[in-house]
Amino acid sequence: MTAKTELSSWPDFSAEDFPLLEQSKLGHLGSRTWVKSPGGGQSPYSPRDTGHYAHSGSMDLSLEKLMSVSKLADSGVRIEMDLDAVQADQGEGGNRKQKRRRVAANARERRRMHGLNKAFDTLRSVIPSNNNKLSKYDTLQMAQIYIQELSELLIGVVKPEGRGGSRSGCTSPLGSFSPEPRECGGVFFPSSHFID
DNA sequence: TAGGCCATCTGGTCCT
DNA sequence: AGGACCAGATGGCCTA
Repeated sequence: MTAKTELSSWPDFSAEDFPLLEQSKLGHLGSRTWVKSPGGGQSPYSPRDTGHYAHSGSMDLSLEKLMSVSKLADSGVRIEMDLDAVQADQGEGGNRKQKRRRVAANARERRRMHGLNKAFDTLRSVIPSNNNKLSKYDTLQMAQIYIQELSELLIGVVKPEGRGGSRSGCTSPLGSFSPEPRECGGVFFPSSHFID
C-alpha cells in the first residue's frame, strides 16, 4: 500500500488549514553572504559559527568579480562568496572547468542542505517539546507521533477515557519529552512518548 | 576522552 | 550538460 492510498481517506483541507504552507513562502533564506575565513571553525560556510565569517560588504572588488551568484526562487538573489571558486578559476588548463563544476556542485549541495535544515527547524517549531532542541532523528520521530495523534483525534478514533487504549502502555506525545526511542505498537517512538 | 550530532565535501546516479 | 538527490567520509563542537 502506498502512502497515497493510505492518505486518500483524509478529508479535504483548504490552504488556510496549513499555516506552515504560508510560513514556507516567506523569504526565510534571505540574502546572506558568507565569506570563508582562514582557520575557520568546523563548518566554513555555516551561519551557526558566525564568528568566523565576514560580510561581503567589506569585500575587495576584485574578489567581487569572482563571486558566484545563484538565484533562489521567491527569495531574491543570494550571493555567495566562495574562495574555492577563486582557486578553481586560477587552476591549470583542463582541470579548471572540472574544478569549477565541483565547486558549483558543492555550493548547490550546501544550499540544498540549508533548505533541508530550514525545513527541520520549521518542523521542530510545530512539534510540542520541552526547551531542548530535538535532533533531526528525534524530530522525525516526534513528527510521526504527533501526526498520528492528531489524525486519530481528527477521525474520532481516540476516545476521551480510552486514550492509548489501542496502544497499550503508550501515552500521548503531548506530555513531557526526551530522546531515546522505543518501540510501541509497531512504531518507533522516542522514550519521551512513554510515562514510566 | 568517547560518543553523539552536525556541516561540508565528494563521487555516483538519475532526471530534465 | 547541468542540476537534484543520495550516501559515505571527514572533521569540528558539545556534553556526560
